[in-house]
Amino acid sequence: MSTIYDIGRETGLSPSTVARALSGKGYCSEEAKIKVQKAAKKLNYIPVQAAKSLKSKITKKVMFCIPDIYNPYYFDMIREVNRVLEQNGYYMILVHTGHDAKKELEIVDTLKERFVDGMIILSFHFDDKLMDRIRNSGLPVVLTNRCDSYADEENFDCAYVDYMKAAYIATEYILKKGHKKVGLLVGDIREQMGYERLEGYQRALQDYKIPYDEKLVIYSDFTKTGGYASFSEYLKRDGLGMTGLVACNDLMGIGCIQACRETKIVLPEQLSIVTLDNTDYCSCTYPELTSVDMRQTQVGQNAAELLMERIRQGRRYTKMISLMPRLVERNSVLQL
Amino acid sequence: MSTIYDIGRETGLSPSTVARALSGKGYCSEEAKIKVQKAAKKLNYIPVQAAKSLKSKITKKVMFCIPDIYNPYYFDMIREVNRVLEQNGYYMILVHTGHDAKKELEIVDTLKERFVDGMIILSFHFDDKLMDRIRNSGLPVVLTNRCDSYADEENFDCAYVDYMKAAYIATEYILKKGHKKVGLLVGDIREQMGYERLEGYQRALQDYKIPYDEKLVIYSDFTKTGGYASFSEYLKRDGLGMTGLVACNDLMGIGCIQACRETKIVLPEQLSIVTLDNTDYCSCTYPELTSVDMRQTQVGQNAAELLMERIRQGRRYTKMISLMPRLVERNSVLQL
DNA sequence: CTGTTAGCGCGTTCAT
DNA sequence: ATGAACGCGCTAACAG
Repeated sequence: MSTIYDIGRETGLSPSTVARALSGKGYCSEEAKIKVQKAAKKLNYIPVQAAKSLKSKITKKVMFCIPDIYNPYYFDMIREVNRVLEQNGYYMILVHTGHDAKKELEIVDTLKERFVDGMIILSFHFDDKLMDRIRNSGLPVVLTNRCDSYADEENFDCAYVDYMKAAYIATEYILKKGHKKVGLLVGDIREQMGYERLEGYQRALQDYKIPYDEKLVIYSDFTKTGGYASFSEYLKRDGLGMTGLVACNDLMGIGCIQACRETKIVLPEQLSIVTLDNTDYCSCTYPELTSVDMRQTQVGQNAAELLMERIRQGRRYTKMISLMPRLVERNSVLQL
Repeated sequence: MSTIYDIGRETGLSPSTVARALSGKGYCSEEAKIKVQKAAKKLNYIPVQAAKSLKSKITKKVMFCIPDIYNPYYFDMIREVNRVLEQNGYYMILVHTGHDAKKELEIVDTLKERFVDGMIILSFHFDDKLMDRIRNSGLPVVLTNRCDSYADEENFDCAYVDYMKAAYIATEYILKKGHKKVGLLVGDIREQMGYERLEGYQRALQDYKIPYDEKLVIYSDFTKTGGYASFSEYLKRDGLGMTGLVACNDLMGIGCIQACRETKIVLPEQLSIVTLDNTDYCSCTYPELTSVDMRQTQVGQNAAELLMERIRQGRRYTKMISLMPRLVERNSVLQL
């Protein structure tokens, strides 16, 4: 571990000349520069980040905060955020909150410690309180949720996919295939993730003049075992009662496939399924799942780019990037 | 953004008293402590990390370096490393190398910048050169590979699973089910990941007196599409020619299932499959894959704990933790 | 118990 | 072009 002082001693120059030689900023003779560079190499000099940060206020680190590290949905985003940051010479600190609103507040508050230069956060609890803390942090923050209500703010951006539209597209697709009795397998509808999807489903039914039947809406919890349990129970209680199903994420869709297999319901002949998320799991099941891609990769990329624009180019105004979900056809839907 | 100087001005105390009041270290009257705490709250004081780090040499960050962020195999490790670090008040910086040996060297070299307190690294290119750099970094490093040859070193530990044994267990299991013709679907055998698995397969055959037949060893690349392509090609060329197969990871196993489905080979009746890795994908396929759990979670946990012992408790001697893989039975193997 | 002082290592300003 | 001096914000040793 050597410092610019060591190099100074080695070359007979002052530390400040060494600093200038190394940074290339300020006056410095060619001769000195060469001497310094040689000595730096010889002493194996590497600047200590903490000292740089203390002076420059730049940490070269960004925090990426996701609700749940156990959900494969976020993997693509993680990868892509990581890729873009790396391209920009930045490191990613990954944290997760377990969907806990209190923990989100805590994490946002850590921004004040200034150990990162900004943050990308995916939360389902955006409210005045959280936004206040974000505003107060004084650092650029990118949200990967829709949050129109705060669009007048200055220090944050959004990159998100329209959940409502995704559910609409899934429902519409299955309706267009001739299905009349189409159910919904959804998680907690008190969270944005849930209620926006329910709404998309309802709107599609409405637009296609299919009456909404609340008996066809099955509540679960966005997990595989949850999906399996809820759908099994539904089958036991009400029988199949539908020819098509929109599962609000892949995991629940897979749980549903397992429930059907146990009950000898043949897919897609007796039941067509469309899921939301289009994770890699969709092409591992049988039948392979037709699914709506939520643009995780693009959300991650755009979020990271927005943040880099703020940090590196000093952009000051707010950008909201809305991305359109896209249906990927596989083999889980039957044309009636 | 306020500092201890601001608090000093507010309370009429000196910055050092403020520091002592806040840290609880050193003498400080109750009265002063209370005044300081009040002022700190009022001024919304949060210590700046860079300044702390510069002085204390502690960053509260650890780097986790994996070869490939696109392989789901690593996600359990990421989760668990993250969990343990968080428990210890540490943050995880996630980086990946794309299996590039040169990049691994670069990343190890960044340790000298002292922006983390240690590192967990999973590499398949451990050699003198890399070990030299690790040694030179002066920071604790935990390897998540077997690497006996360097066991005399001082500044690193290992937590790993025995790949050879995993392949052995998989092969043994399928042999015990009465299969005589058992193939292997493997990736690049120049890397540790490949050759150790090949070796485990061979040893099991030997122990069970089954002659090794190189025609039954199919080379691929550890991806789903690769597994699909290689196995399809094999089928076209040689026909099935086996009743059991050990796929060296889940992704290739899934590719194999798809190839069989296309060729109307019925699983597990015509072909039994055991995979290595036991990722979540195993319970999404049909039939569900019997697979060898590589203890990713435990490797992650132990690696993180080893590192924390070094960093927080100052342990100085080397520990090598070897974990045993464990077979998880599902429905992809037929008893003959 | 408190305040003064002196770094941590780097960057920047100001004389020279 | 170079060096001296100072500040970033916190910590710790020392003197009082």
